[in-house]
Amino acid sequence: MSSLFDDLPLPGFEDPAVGSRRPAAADAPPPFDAEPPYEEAPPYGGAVHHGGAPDELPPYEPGSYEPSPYEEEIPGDLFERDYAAESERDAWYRNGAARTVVDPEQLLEGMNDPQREAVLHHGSPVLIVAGAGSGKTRVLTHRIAYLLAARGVQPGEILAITFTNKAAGEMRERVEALVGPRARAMWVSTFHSACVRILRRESKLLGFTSSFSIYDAADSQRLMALVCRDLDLDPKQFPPKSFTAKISNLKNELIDEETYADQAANPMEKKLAEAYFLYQRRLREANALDFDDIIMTTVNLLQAFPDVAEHYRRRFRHILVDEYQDTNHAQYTLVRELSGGAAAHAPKMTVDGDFVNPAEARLAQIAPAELCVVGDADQSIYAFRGATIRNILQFEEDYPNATTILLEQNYRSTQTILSAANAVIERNTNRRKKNLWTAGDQGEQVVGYVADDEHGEAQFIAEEIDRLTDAGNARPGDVAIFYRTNAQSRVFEEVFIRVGLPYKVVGGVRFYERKEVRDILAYLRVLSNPEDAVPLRRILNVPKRGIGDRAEAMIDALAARERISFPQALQRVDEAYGMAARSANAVKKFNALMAGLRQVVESGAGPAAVLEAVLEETGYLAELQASTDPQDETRVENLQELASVALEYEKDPGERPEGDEGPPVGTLADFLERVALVADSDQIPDDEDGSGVITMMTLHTAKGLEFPVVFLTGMEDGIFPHMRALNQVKELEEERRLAYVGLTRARQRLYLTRSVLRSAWGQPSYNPASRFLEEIPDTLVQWKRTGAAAVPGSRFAGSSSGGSSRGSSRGYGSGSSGGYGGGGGGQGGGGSAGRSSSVGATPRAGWGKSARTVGEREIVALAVGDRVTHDTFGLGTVVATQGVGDKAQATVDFGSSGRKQLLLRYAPVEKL
DNA sequence: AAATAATATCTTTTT
DNA sequence: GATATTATTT
Repeated sequence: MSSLFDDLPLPGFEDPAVGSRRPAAADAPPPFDAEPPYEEAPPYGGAVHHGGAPDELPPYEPGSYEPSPYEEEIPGDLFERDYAAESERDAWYRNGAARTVVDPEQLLEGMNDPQREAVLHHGSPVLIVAGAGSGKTRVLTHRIAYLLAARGVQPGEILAITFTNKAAGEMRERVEALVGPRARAMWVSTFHSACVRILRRESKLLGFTSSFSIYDAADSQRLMALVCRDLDLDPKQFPPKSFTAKISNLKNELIDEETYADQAANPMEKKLAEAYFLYQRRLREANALDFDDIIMTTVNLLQAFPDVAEHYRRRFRHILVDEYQDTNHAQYTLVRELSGGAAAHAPKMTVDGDFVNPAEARLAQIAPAELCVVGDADQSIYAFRGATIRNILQFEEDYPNATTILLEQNYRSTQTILSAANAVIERNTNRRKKNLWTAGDQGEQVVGYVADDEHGEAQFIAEEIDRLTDAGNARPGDVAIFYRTNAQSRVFEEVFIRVGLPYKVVGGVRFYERKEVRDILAYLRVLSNPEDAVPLRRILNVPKRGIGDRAEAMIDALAARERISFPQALQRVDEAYGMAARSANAVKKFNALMAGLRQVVESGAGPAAVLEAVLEETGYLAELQASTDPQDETRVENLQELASVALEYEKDPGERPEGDEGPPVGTLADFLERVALVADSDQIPDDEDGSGVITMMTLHTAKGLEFPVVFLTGMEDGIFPHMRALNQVKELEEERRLAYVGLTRARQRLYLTRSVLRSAWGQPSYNPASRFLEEIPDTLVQWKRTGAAAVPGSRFAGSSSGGSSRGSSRGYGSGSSGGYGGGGGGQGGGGSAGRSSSVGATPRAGWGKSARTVGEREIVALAVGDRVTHDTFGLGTVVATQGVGDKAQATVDFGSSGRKQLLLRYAPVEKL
């Protein structure tokens, strides 16, 4: 197709004519610009309206969808749709006894005028500009409820797009509470989930022969590393990571690999184009899509196949998009394609005024869906992943008939907090002014605090929370701590564990990113999709079974020689040249193992049963259990957790929340899909029972949430705003919006803290106050401790720095020795973190290394129950001892750092 | 080939 | 200071 790549050294692609056992071109996915095969398609039975009111259209009839000709050509559908069952289910939702009668007036109770307008407004595109805390969620849910209850809209006609799965679940629940269970027939989901649903349904059009896998960022990078290796790219000159990032941007701009190949100009871009091309090819071979493909491919699908577009255009008569300011170009286009009616989107016409494509003519006759987007340009914080603020700023130009509704009354925060937030955001240029106001009272002053170091900052916050809870002013669940980067959470954890405050960190090291979890999921993914090379390579030698780098390279060579994929080459080990018999046998054993597991899957076992089989048959679990490495105990626990997730799913796979597209509920593929699409913000603790726990998260995760008490920490130039943003105006403005988001999360109390000294990646550094602090009027802030006393002169930078910080660390330490036992006991599993010595250890770190290389350390005698301190792991308790003399070992429980087996001759431990 | 030691790179933010 | 990759040893 593209001559540019014909002479690339691509394994399996150099010479399609000779000896190829690769599937013939007929099996290849049809290109998106393929001649549409549906020109002769009969006209729709129903009435077609020229720009009539949307309500005049016949309602979507489930099952009325005509499969495209492509679908019939390709046999062997794994996921045949059961249209009869679908109709039945939809009918139940429509006519079911559970239908709740709603009084429309009731929906509007207690709303101000703009809010009412936002709920009621009928017809043309609506842009709701919703300031922070203006009751946006309520307006959205009530608008949907109003559509269903008062305007005769069918739930199946509604598509509501939210930012996270969590938000989608909440919206669904709230609408259901208002209008009853028939609300469940709506699609409420994220962009990604909605697109996956569409793609699943049309997957054969795209050339997928089975269920496709979803690659997350880590998978993409792994694949790109392989691609760059195959292209012989020097990783120094062409880092795979930057390639992945650039390709992600291209996909967000809807630039596919061929388009980009045409525009690539300089050598760097040419290399990128090659990599992009091969990367996409490999994804296709693996039956996989990466995160950005999900959106881009859906857009391509809708544009290339007007009858598919027509189907969804007829189905979704009401489209609502939340957080519109964070949509990227691909998402913008998707909304445009689904809804129709954008100004820039007239179909191609001939000079005579005819439609170039008859299918598009039909499409053009369908009245645009009623589109309602909600957002706040001041809260746009995802430019780094392609979001363009342009989308919301220029909505009125994109959709000429648009009505804009401003929600400016704030129901969340005190006037003081609002004033502070307004003062900060006003520094941004190019923004449409909003007048956010509240009828509430002034509230307390914002509290400022300057700590000596990050431990002091955490200590202050811990004490302050204690004070608030003791005084009955707040419960732990009312409190949130925000920071700019995930790494900043560590100090808070340490201090809170010691003090015994209950907390939960949202985000950070995620469950599904742990090694062992990914390993096992890789097995499941390969079982679900045998052609998926990335997870296959991951597990090939995990647990170790004697298939090393050499063996893998030979399989690679075989794949290149025979022009087959890596998974296929693996099946044909015998043909690999120069493979040692031992390695070949190991591979065969692996193949047999996977074949056996595949039988388990084919016998109809659910995800939990398959997972159990994987854990047992592979010996993965056995290896971990037999291991002497104490970290492996935590791994086993994580796998148990994964197993229980699977079991829970198997017991109650639930119903597919957003309509019913996708692989059958309860299957391995469905399970994997859910795992792939879950987000961190889906784990924010619900504060329903008891007093809850303190929530800690990054500012980004905080979007859309609110808390009575908020601590905004690390308010330092270089931390927040982040160092990389300091020099660029645009980035700085985004940081400022992030600050605005953080400030406006608070309802009653807001704390701003910073630290004079902060250890960043080992080295301590002094950061000046954040510029955002200076932007808040002095009168609004009451400083409990200022930097003046703590600001270091030049004297501070010298030797006194070590002394000073060591001193403060000792202060915490002495507090900890008392608090440790109580904290550990009271908190079941909280254990110690005891990295309290880390500040003290910072100056020591440099010494420590040389001291350790000298290495003549006296062997400490330890007994079970002894308490010890370790340079890295902190406080711990001896659980067991083994060996004597040089070989003496001890197993020590370091609480949150896990259990470690220490060789006492080398381990930097001291008995307490 | 596997276990161990040494080193590089890293840190924004995430669906 | 932690993790992933790479070099070294067994």
